Amino acid sequence: MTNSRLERLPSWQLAQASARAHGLLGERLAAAGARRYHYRLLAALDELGPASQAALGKQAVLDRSDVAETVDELAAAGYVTRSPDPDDRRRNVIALTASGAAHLEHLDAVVAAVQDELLRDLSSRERATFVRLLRRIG
Amino acid sequence: MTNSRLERLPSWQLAQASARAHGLLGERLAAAGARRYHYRLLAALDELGPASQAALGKQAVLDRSDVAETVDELAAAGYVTRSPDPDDRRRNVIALTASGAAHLEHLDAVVAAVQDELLRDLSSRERATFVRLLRRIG
DNA sequence: CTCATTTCAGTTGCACTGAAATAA
DNA sequence: CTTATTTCAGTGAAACTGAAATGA
Repeated sequence: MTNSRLERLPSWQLAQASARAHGLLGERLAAAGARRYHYRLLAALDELGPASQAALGKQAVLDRSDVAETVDELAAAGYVTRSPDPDDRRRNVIALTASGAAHLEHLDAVVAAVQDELLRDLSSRERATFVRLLRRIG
Repeated sequence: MTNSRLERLPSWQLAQASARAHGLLGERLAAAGARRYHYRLLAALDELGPASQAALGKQAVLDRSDVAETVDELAAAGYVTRSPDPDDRRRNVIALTASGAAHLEHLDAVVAAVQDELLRDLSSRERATFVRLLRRIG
């Protein structure tokens, strides 16, 4: 039965499409040695430059706790450095390393490929329409 | 900065819209005394008639473990009955009670209202386009 | 023997909360 | 004093896994 109540609900279709995107992205990032939070934090760092964890959390839409843990992981991998901020000793300054910048460049390509795969059945016109409608819903 | 990498990704937009739908639906169902799984299982039951937990899980897209737990809850509330299947003693037969059918009718209205609220900014033409594109992605 | 069904305990990734420590 | 930042431990819902018990 492909015509259940569930499958006719826009909210269900939305959840299905989102789950597919989520799964695909997680898979491809994992194959590149990263988790979703890693990409979001590295991208935020690239956009802001060296920044406090609080600022990064805002930019990457990550909770303070998750920022702390993700920075731990990225620092252990040598992709970022964490040092005390001399101007405000409550803060850490997180900075991208050269290796982190290279890693991010790779992840950007992976993420772009996932978008293409996700939208592969839509024309570029349809893609634009879809994203426009999505924005008006979200 | 509203133009972060993240916010330009279709997969991110999709996740945001889906999260909004998810939150809205959960909220409204909770206000009606139900959880998402309750609605999905009751709707499946209405579509199949009395059925085994395995069949319900397939229809409602619920894991066997979650079906077992959800049936526990719905049976405790008097919305469904669980009885051994005389034709196959491995199975339980789950059936909707009158009270369960009334509850489902209410939840159907709640869920429909959520769809309307979710799509409130789109014309009916746009809604059709959106759902069609979603199907081609999911 | 195998396969299907149900139950139970446990796991995983994600998002978040509360409280403490530190310092502006 | 209050507020901001970071850290840590823990919570909660969602989705799933493995193993055992039962029986087709």
